[in-house]
Amino acid sequence: MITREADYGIRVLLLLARRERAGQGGESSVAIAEEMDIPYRFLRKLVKRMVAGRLLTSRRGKGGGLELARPAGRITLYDILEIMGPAGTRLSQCVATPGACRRAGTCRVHRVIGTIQTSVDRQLRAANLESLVD
Amino acid sequence: MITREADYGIRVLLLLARRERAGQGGESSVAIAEEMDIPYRFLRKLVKRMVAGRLLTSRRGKGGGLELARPAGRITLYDILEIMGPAGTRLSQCVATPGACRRAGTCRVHRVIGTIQTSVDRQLRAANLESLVD
DNA sequence: TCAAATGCTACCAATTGCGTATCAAATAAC
DNA sequence: GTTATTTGATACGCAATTGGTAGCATTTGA
Repeated sequence: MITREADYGIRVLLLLARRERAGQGGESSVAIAEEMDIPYRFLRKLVKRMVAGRLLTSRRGKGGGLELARPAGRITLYDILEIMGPAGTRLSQCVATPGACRRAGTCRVHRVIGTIQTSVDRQLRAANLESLVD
Repeated sequence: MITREADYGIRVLLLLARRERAGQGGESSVAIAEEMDIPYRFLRKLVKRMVAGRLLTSRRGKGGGLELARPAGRITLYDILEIMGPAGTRLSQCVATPGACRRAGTCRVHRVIGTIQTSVDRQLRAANLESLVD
């Protein structure tokens, strides 16, 4: 399951992508929280994560705020989910952590799940913010 | 994430499918726990769930035990996961629970995730126990 | 110097995951 | 009909995760 934190994250990035496309530049956490109806403190926490994960850049002090760290076309759902909670789109521990399972080589279930996981990842990588902006 | 409980569940069903194919009939929880190295009490709990979910039938008393409720070819990974923890393969609340999200109609993220979820489900439905037995 | 903004750490309640424990009921074999 | 074997039901416990909240430090533009 994609967590609420990850979901908020995606939407915050989308908002910034939209603003960027409109030539409006960055925005502050307070403003974003207000605009998107996300609890300010919670937003601050997840923004920190996205800054650390190099999805966003931040500028402190008056007039500061947040911006996309790179063009919207180069940020995919995969990137975002990988940083905001990779477990959300991992189907199985067995496949996620190589070596977690001794039967990995022979088990057919493992093979099937692995194939599905690969297809999920591929589709998430194909979805970038630019294509998701209205 | 597929939970350990669901994973055990799949493997227990696979064991029974293998025995059935070999014409060996059902087996008791004690024997299965021993054979598969699953904590007995924990196995009992998940077996109960699979009986309630009509994946297994049980017979109490001496000589009793467990059997597949229907032919292995008609039990899919989707069926099993649906009963043993549907959250494990659900990508998003937003898509899993219709009406959980007001933007469901217009949101592009929702659309992308929905498409991926559909493809996951299709692949899980295509994998039945018979095809997974060695 | 002051206000506006992020950085950092820590806390809290509810839920979930992974088991464990206890007793009741059914049933086959003797 | 007693006994051993087997499932049924309920409930408890501990650790990790999720979704927030709170407080203080630091940076920076005006």
